[in-house]
Amino acid sequence: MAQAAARDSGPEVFEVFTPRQNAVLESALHLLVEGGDRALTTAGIARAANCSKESLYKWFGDRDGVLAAVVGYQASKVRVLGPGEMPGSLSSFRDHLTRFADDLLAVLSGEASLALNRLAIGQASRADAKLGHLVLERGRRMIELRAGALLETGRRRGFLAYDDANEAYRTLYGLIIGDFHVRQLLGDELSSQEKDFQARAHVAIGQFFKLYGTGTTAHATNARS
Amino acid sequence: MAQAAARDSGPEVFEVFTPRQNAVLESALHLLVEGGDRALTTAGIARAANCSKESLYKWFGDRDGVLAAVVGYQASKVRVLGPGEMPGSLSSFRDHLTRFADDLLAVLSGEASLALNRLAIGQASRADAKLGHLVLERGRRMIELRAGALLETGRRRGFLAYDDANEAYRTLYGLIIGDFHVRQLLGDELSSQEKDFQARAHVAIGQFFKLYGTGTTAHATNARS
DNA sequence: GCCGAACCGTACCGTACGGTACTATGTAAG
DNA sequence: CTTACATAGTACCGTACGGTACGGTTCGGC
Repeated sequence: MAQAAARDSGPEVFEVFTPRQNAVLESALHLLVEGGDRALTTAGIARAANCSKESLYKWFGDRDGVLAAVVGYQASKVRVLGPGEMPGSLSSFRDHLTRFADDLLAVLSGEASLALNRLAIGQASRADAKLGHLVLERGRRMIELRAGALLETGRRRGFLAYDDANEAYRTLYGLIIGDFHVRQLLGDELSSQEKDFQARAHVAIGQFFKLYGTGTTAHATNARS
Repeated sequence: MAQAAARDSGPEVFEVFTPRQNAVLESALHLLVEGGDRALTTAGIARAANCSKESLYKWFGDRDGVLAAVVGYQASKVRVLGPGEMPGSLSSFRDHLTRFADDLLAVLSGEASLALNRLAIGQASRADAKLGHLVLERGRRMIELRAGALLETGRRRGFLAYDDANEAYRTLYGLIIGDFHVRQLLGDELSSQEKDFQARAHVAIGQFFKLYGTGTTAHATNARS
């Protein structure tokens, strides 16, 4: 997102909000999570946050500005978890990937994530999907970055083999998520078995290695449950 | 999945509408596709369809009834493409699977499908997601049925090996769709390369066979364009 | 102590939309 | 011709919401 400035006309400086404004956004997010977009009225936000509507309009411009700010606020809470210690051994690399898968499942299944995605998708039909692109930039892009760095490390270490990084990422994502995301967005409840993200992450990474792993020191088990 | 009838309590009769009502629903769908849920007002539908609001309420109960009817109407347009001739050879089976993948990509990328999914997802936060469950039942379930039948055929013929049919389906879906669906729901535009559904279907099915195929008569390359 | 800025709470306005009522028109049965 | 019914078109109502205006209060600077 740092390079958004290159594409957008304006300077696209990331506005950072005052603590008070963050508190307001937090309660707005709460409202959204438990009430859906219908609950996210300007009066409702003001009431829930003990602030005046006038302040809302002063800070965020209009209702859409508030929605965009909520998206930005939630995204800012998710630390992107920098490169950190890059794994050196194959099993360590596998663990990293599995942990990534587990994290991804947990994040996308979170109430806040679901609520914001529902909001953005619901508005994506009109108004050129400003919120949708914001979510894509602030959410998906971050995931893609982390996954991309992981995959590239794996390839340089000789654990993975692929030509098209995008395709490899796409495959990884598909194996991990499947139709979970859309089903949850549509309101489907996951079965208790499906809620075992670790098991699912393990299976998905096993499949991914079967597709893109170099055979080196096969790390035997696959723990197919 | 074939036992849906056994699980539902009610008779679950699919209401079929009169031609006039279908015409109204068609124009409502048009309205939705090009204007989003905001354009789908009762007055708007009545105007677009040259009918009275009173008739709308008489036929569909209330606005939510109209929305549900639109979902049902669109679903009724998609023929589920019965078992047909089940493939006997491996290459024919592969073709069937690839065609399924291609169809799935095309259907989910369709304007009507996207608009309805956006509508259902946008409402999924409140009201117990009635529309969302409707979409899942009428849309996803149909896909699952077709895929399940295909997979089972493949397993009986000895082309595939899997224990958990659900997991196999999930994997197949994930390999085909990846994050395409959510991205499009959020308003992202596909690159021209990404719009080559046949190529994508081909890759996905190749990957699927690498994971679940029995090695039999490896069918080496797959030069079917 | 005084001033101005920020802000809360509330009242207010215009509009848009869901839902209902009423009239007019066409149509098929008797 | 008359009656009953279905439906188009329009007018109407209540409400909810986005957005604005204003009075009252707190607080930091001087």
